[in-house]
Amino acid sequence: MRVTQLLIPTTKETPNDATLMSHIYLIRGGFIGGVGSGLYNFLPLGKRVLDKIRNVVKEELDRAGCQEVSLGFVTPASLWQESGRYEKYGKELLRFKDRKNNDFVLGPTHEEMMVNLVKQSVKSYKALPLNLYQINLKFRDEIRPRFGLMRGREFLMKDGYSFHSSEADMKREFALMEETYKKIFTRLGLEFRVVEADSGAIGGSGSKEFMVLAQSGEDTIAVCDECEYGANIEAAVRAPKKCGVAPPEADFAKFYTPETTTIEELSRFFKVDPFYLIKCVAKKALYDDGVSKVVLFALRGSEMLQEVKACNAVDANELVELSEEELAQSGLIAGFMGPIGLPDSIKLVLDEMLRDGNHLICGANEREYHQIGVDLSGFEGLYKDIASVQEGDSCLHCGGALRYTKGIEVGHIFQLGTRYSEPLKAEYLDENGKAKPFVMGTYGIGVSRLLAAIIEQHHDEKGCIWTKESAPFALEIIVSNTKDEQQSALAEEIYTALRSKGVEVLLDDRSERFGFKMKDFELIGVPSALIIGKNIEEGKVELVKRDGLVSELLDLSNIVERVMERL
RNA sequence: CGGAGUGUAGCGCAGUCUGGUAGCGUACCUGGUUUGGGACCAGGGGGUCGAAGGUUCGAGUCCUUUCACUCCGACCA
Repeated sequence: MRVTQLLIPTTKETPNDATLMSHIYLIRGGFIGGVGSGLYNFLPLGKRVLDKIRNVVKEELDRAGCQEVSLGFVTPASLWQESGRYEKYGKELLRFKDRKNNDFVLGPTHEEMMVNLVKQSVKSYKALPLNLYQINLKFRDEIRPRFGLMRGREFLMKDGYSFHSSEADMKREFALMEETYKKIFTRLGLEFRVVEADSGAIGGSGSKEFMVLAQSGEDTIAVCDECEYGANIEAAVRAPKKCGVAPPEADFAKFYTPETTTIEELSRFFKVDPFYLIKCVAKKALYDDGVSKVVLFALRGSEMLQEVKACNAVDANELVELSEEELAQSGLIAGFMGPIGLPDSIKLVLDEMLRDGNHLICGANEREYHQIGVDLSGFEGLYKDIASVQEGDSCLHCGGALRYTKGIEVGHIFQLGTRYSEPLKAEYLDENGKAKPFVMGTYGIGVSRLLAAIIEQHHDEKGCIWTKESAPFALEIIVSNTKDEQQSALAEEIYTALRSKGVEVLLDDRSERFGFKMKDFELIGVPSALIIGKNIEEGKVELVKRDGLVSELLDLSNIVERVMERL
């Protein structure tokens, strides 16, 4: 393609709202253009990259025996009501009505649609297993869209669904998908890590995320340096924790503690390690049909509440902050809350670390008072892991130290089981003619997010550096001075020859100055540039690698072969 | 959802306090010079000033309403 014929609106100016490098370069390089909050147009260059990524995804999936389909974008709400997710999914689900006043949703993911499709066409165990996928637009009405393609509202996603007649076969496919995903991300030139994850609104168990390692990542992951363990902070576990400091021995008693409302103040007041304090966090748990419940989460003062774990512990759709009034109404006193003597209306969840804990101090549920010498041995209650893994905690598997790192979630695979097939009554007949629900798995890849992820990992201060399999073109030919007929003619000749060999070449034939064209090349990030300019006098042209900007002079004899060897 | 802010040419902004001809940079078009690191000269096109209503002889500017977008927070008890 010729630059003079392509729409590549590059700019020097950085968009005002862009903070991430991927966002800045994708817009400045003319790959994408913003249309609204979290909405982007893909321009020719962006579309080419998207297609490249899409092809890698498709090739590897097809090789693994998956089949591509394309499902309707607009989904009847009835399917979502049947699965129970119409309520559960929350505000991110865009709901609307058609002219006949029927309810619809814009699919944020397509479990319901795919189950419905398979339910209609698969009746026998003989047709199983089956792995169907699509690469299509999704819409999620994000709370706060930002970071360009990283967290848009409309995005391109590959979503796959597998159907099996047994748990074991589903697990086999799950492992196959893990391997397939690794191949995909490796081909795209990404440095990534597979981590254990929370299943969130999709449901199911045993899910894994594929994290592209980048400082700008929105997810925090805990990784072990000694072994392979890695997990999203929302799902990370650790070895049991002990405290090196001796516990404060005291008899059970109420103690006057004026103006000590924080763990820090309390620790100072009693000169006690926060490990022996009970931190209480009150939240409002939201359920279907507008039902809500006040929940008190209790954990050791040294720990932090992990909200996703907490949300799962009470099986809620969402946890929200309590307002001052709600807190007062529920009978709780900020700063002096404790698990003992709670009003009946409040649900209590205790962290596993508190089980049979002794020599503890907690709020007395009375202003200015704390309980000391609290002994929870045999204390009945709901114990769950609701604490966040912290840096320096020990790995459950090998005892090594865990540390945090940041990642961009580009893939997520789930073992669903019968989470959708049962409520949607998607069944097949087994060998004995008995109806059974499909055992399912589901697998996603954020295709448009991958564009951003690649740039986050591969850029410099001048622009994008696309990896081999994601680059919009393999080579850019830059004519230094288009008015120079010798240069232009040679460029045309090499351009045509390379194209006939199937090389994807971009020819910058604009009558701009040399510097201008170089800046655009550096911004756009095509892996190599062939510069046809002054060196032509000595029978040479210059090949520049975008990564590192190292250049090499090439002799004009057999130039096509020489260039192809170096791509 | 809470807090803060911004809407004026494709993009980035000034003008608003103190009402009186719609501006600047960049990008774009035409002509010319220039051609190995975002060049220069001359000329030119482009605006429902986010929207609606109000005050006024007169509103980008003042008042009311509304919409959109952006930033920060949502780990404290």
